[in-house]
Amino acid sequence: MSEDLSRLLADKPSLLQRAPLTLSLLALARTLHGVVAERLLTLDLYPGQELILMRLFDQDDQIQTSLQQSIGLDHSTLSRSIRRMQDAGLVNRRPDERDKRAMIVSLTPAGRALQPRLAEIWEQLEALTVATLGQDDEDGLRKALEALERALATARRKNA
Amino acid sequence: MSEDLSRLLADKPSLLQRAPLTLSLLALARTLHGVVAERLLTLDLYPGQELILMRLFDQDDQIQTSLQQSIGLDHSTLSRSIRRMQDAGLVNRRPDERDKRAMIVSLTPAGRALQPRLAEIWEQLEALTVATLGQDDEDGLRKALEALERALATARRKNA
DNA sequence: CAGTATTTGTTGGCTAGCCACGTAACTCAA
DNA sequence: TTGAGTTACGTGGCTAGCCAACAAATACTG
Repeated sequence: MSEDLSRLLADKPSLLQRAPLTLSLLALARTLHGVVAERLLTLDLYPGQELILMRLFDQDDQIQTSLQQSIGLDHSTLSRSIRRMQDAGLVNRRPDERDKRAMIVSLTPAGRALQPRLAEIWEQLEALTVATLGQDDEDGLRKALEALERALATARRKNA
Repeated sequence: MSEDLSRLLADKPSLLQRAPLTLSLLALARTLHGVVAERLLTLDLYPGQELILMRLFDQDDQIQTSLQQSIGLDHSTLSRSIRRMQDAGLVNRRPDERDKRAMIVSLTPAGRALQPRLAEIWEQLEALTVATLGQDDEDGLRKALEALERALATARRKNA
């Protein structure tokens, strides 16, 4: 083994060398998260809040549980995030008349005003992705990612 | 009122559908993070700590800044994580004799004992990924992910 | 050699996200 | 109707991760 090669390999932990795809995915996930966070910060948003907003853009006046099920985060996470968004003036909350346990979340004008700016960020990210991969690979990659996501989701709570 | 909302929705279709690749990536990242976290918890580890351990498996007695640069997280994040791992008995810290600012991090026997179990988890994840995608797509997907990661990393701190 | 700049690390404060626990309200069956 | 079970939501407590501010030690420069 040449000097250069051993130095290159020494740059990566051996365990990570055995899982190149997992490594790439984790690195990509972290970088993507960073880029998204950076862009959202220009709107005074934090990662995760954009998902709530986009669900409300599609359908306003939703109950927290409805948002929780469509987004998939823990209900306690949503509870706190929505409260912070309320403090920031992006959404309102009012108790449901018919089901007094539930809280109906609705957009304020300030919250709705973020829609075009969020759309712009979202489209920039997608355009960057497509430009990087080329239009041919785009659909295939999306399907591969979705298949992998399903497989991983199935693997949760199984196998110790 | 509902008239305005209807028109808005008609003019601007769901943001969720305008960035399918970005959404797929975010969903995959979240699910993968969940699976990794679940597996690591069986070793009483939290996500991120496994990266520190794997770097130390390859080269013990590293300074925190060295770990920080190879992993890429914020130095304050590393400082706290390493302290928790020290509390858990996985690593030791001692001041560097030559540079009294620096702290040398080293594995304890308990920390080193996690190596085979971490390797098993890592290989299971990679095997699941490969099995899902089929061996044909594996290399192509890895290259696509790496290209995308580089493009996103380049895009950071650019474009407002 | 003295003063400045850089590096190393810690802590405070904010966010997300999870689990566990608790409470109020709703549902349904006996 | 009554009581058990379920559902919706909130809070406490823990983690990761970031930025900002700080202290201490080292490095550099005039």
